[in-house]
Amino acid sequence: MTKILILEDSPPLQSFLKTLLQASGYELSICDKGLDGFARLSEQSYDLVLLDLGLLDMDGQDWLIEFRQWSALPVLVLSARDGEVEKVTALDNGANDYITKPFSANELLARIRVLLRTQSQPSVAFTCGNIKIDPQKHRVTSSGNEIKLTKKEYAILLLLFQNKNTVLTHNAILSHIWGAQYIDRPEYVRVHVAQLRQKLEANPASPKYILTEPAVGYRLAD
Amino acid sequence: MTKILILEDSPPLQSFLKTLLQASGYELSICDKGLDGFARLSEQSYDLVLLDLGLLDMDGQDWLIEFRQWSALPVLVLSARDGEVEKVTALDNGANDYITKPFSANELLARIRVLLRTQSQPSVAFTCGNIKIDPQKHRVTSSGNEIKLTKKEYAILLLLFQNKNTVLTHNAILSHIWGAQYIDRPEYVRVHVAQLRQKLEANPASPKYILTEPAVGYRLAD
DNA sequence: AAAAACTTTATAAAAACTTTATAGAGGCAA
DNA sequence: TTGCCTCTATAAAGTTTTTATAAAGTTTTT
Repeated sequence: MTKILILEDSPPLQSFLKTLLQASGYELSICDKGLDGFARLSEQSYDLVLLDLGLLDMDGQDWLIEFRQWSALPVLVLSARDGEVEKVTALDNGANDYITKPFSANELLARIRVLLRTQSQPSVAFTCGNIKIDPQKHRVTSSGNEIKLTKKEYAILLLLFQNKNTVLTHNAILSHIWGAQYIDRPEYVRVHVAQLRQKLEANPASPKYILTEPAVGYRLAD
Repeated sequence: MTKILILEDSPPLQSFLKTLLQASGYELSICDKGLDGFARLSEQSYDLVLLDLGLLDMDGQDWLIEFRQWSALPVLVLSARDGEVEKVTALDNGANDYITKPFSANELLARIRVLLRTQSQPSVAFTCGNIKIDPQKHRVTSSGNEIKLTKKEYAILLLLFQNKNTVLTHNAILSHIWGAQYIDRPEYVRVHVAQLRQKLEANPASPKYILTEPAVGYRLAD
C-alpha cells in the first residue's frame, strides 16, 4: 500500500485531494501544520509527501529545508504562487516536483506516479480479480501463481488492463500492438486472446475476465 | 562533466538552449532527429536527455517508449503543446518531468538540477536461493562454494540481482554492461548467460535461477 | 608465450507467431 | 422453425524468430 502524506491547510483543497487520491488507491494522512507533518513522518513510513507551501505554522520552504536534513523521500510541492523565484527555490531546497494551482487532476496523478516510480520503485501492479500484472517486473500472476505469457499475449493483456472495463475494438488492439497496417486482421487478435484465455481463465469457454463484445472487440471485466 | 543530450528541431530554441545550458556548465549534444539521438546515445554516455516532443522524423512519444526499453536515464520533456493528455501520456511513457513552452529559463535549470540530483543507486539483494553475491568482496558462492566468474559474468549476475524478479531486456543488459552502442547484439548476452548457467545451475539446460523470457530477456527467479 | 577472457560465427532446437481450416454461436429473414 | 449469414473459438499446420551452445577467432591479461 502506497502512503502519501498531505500537508495542506485549505479545507476545500484537502477534501479535493482526499477524494482524488483515495480513488486512486493511495493511503493518506492529512495535516495542516508543518510540525504535525514531522510528527507523522517520524511515526510511520510514507512513500511521498505532497506539500502545499502555505502552511499555517511555518513557511513551506523552511519546512522543506528542515525535512531534507534527514529524509530523501520524494516531495511534490503544490502552490498557488506561480512565481519563478519561489519555484526555483523550492526545487533547489529539495522538492522533486512543483505544480501550480489550479492544476489538472490527471497531471497531478501522473506526476505522483513518476515520483513513486523513480524513487522507490514500488511495483505498481494492476489487479483484476485474481489476476495481477506488474509492468515493472513484466510479470503476471493468477492467485499468486506465475503465468508465463509470450510477448504478444503480455502486450494484449497489459493493454486490456490499462483500459479495464472499456471495450477495445479489434482495430484498436491491432494498431497498438501490431501497428496500423495490421487493421482488418482480427484473426490475429482472436488467436492470441484464445491463448490468453487458456492461460488465465478457469474455464476458457466461458471467460470471466476477457469478455467478447460481439462485432466490436474485447473487454476486461472488473 | 555533466553531459546533456538535446533533441530539438527548432533552430532558435536550439540556440537558446545551447546558450543557456553551456553558460550553466553543461556539456551538450544537439540533434534534431530522433534516430540521430539514438546514435549519439550509443556513442557516448549522457546524464540527461532534453526531449522536444516535436521531432522531425518520428513522434516524440514513440521515441520515449523505445528509449525506455533499454535506458533509465532521466528525460525532461519540452513541449509547446499544453494538453493534459499529452502530458500524462509522456509522464507515463517514462518521462521524468514535463515543461511547457514558453518556460522560464531558471525553472528549466532548476528542474534539470532536480533530475541530476535524484539519480539514485538501486538497492542490492544479496541472496537468491543457494546463490550469494557479495558486491564488497566481489565474490559469488553457491551453497557456500565459491564460484569463479569472469568480469562480464559477474557484472551480468550483479545486474540481475539488483533487479531480482524483474525481466531485463537484452538491450537493458547490453547498455548497462557493454554500453548503449552494443544494443541489437543480443548474442553477446546469450553467450555469457549460457556460461553463467554452466557455473551456477545444477542443470544448465533447465535453469532454476536465470530464466529466459523469450523475445524479451532474462530474469533472476526468486 | 601461455592462459584467460571475450567476440563472433554457425547450427540445431525451441518457442513464438502467422495463417488456414473447421465447427459453433447467435442474429435475422422467410 | 429452417437456412443463411456474420462473427467467433480453437486446433493445427506452416513459417519465422529466438535461443542455447559449441567452437573458432581475437584480444587482453598474466
